[in-house]
Amino acid sequence: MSERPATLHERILTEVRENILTGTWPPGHRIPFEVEMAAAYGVSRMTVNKALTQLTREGYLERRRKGGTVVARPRGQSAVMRIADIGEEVRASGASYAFTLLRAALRSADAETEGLLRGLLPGRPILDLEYVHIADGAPFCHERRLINLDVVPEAQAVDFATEQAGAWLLRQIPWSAAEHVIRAVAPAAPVARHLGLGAATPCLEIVRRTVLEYRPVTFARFTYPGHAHQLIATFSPQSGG
Amino acid sequence: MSERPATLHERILTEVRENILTGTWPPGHRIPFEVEMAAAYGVSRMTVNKALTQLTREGYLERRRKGGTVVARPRGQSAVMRIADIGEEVRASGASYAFTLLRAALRSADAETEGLLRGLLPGRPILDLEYVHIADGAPFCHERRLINLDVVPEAQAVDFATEQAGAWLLRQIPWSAAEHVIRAVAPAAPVARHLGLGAATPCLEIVRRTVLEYRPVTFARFTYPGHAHQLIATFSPQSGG
DNA sequence: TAGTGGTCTAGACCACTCC
DNA sequence: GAGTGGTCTAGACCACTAG
Repeated sequence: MSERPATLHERILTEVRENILTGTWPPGHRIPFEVEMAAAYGVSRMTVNKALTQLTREGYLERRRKGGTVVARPRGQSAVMRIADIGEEVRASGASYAFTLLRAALRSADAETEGLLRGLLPGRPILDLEYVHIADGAPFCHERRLINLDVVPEAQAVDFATEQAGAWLLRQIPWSAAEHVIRAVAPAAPVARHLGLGAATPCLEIVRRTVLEYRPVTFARFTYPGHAHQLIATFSPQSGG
Repeated sequence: MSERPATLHERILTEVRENILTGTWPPGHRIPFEVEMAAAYGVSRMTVNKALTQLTREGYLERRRKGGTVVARPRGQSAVMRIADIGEEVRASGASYAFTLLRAALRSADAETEGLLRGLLPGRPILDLEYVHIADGAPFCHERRLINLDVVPEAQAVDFATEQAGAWLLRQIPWSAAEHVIRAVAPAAPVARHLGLGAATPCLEIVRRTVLEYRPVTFARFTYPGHAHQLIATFSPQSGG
């Protein structure tokens, strides 16, 4: 898929990361020791250490002396990322959490869903879900969710009325990359009704697209009443390539 | 200020980073060569290289063979960070850019401004500014800006009617850390008037607080008409400590 | 206590790029 | 051509921790 880099430690880094991203090495998995990998690749231990240290800094690995190196469980580090699991977010604020599945449909990709879940292949099967999230008994957030069954066929067998889609996906595809688009909108009429809002209430709309190795996994559009929610993001001087 | 780490390469890393953050080594400054630093610290070149490679990955440095290592010019890497310079953002979209200074006042910190610019010392001098940013002749964004003159006393001599505060600060304090809070709001009446909006128009409000070594530098609150603006943020599986 | 990762060295060769 | 960073090695010692 991705070409192999020229340098030894980058090649090791890439291969380990691919094993993590593809799920070959799931969270918790203990990977080979440095000396073993050094022997396997025919390099010095320093070279292996350089690759694994970098992956640790990036959050893929957790290392402990004597205990060895294990694949980390991804946590929603970035503040924006935290919306991955709304239940966790609500409970963290001290409120009770519940959700209601409004609608669930197995469909084929059409013009609308292809526009939302970009890169979808026409006619392929998708799951189309609609949720309301409830904090302390009051509507907290509306969610429209599409799931690409080509990438996650296991989703077809899940009962999303009892299992929240976001939490399930986080367990299933722990390491996918995500893009967020954040806007202020007036809610669409059905959404406003489900949230118990007037049509003029400012809402924060967060669209989250998740990609696994260039294939779209899921689309999620969250609509929050503006007065009930805010995003916080902290940045070091710079934080990315 | 911050305690010195135990390991050699972390100590080098910390000292170089401090030289950058404090402005001792401004953007473009050529720092000592690896062999020079190795001799100065009494360590091997590999140890210096480890520190400088890490700082390069974090974006603080740019390195070129034969050309040496220079302090990088911070670019608004993260999408949210990009709002640091609105003029650049507007022009990048192909529109013309202008701005109007609505108000400028030299004040002492009071209850309101201490709440906005958290960590401000009571009674200390601040600059209180208000802007409207204009894209293609139409109001694009409203900005309320506070500047802590204890940290940036030079700001007192600047004419912020011709020099936009955000751009000036970005040049002056290139490497400060920032926190963003993002909300959807109905605009306050004066803001709505300046933007030519109805009071019910959903707006995206972005509050940006900038900190330099635990001291608050500036507070900026940007209000965008929701239909005119969105934030985009991309996240690798994880992206921070 | 034994085994793992964390760190460091002294040297080496190479690739790139400025002069 | 000369000088810089990029990479790699073979070995070493240490700190931590699981058993």
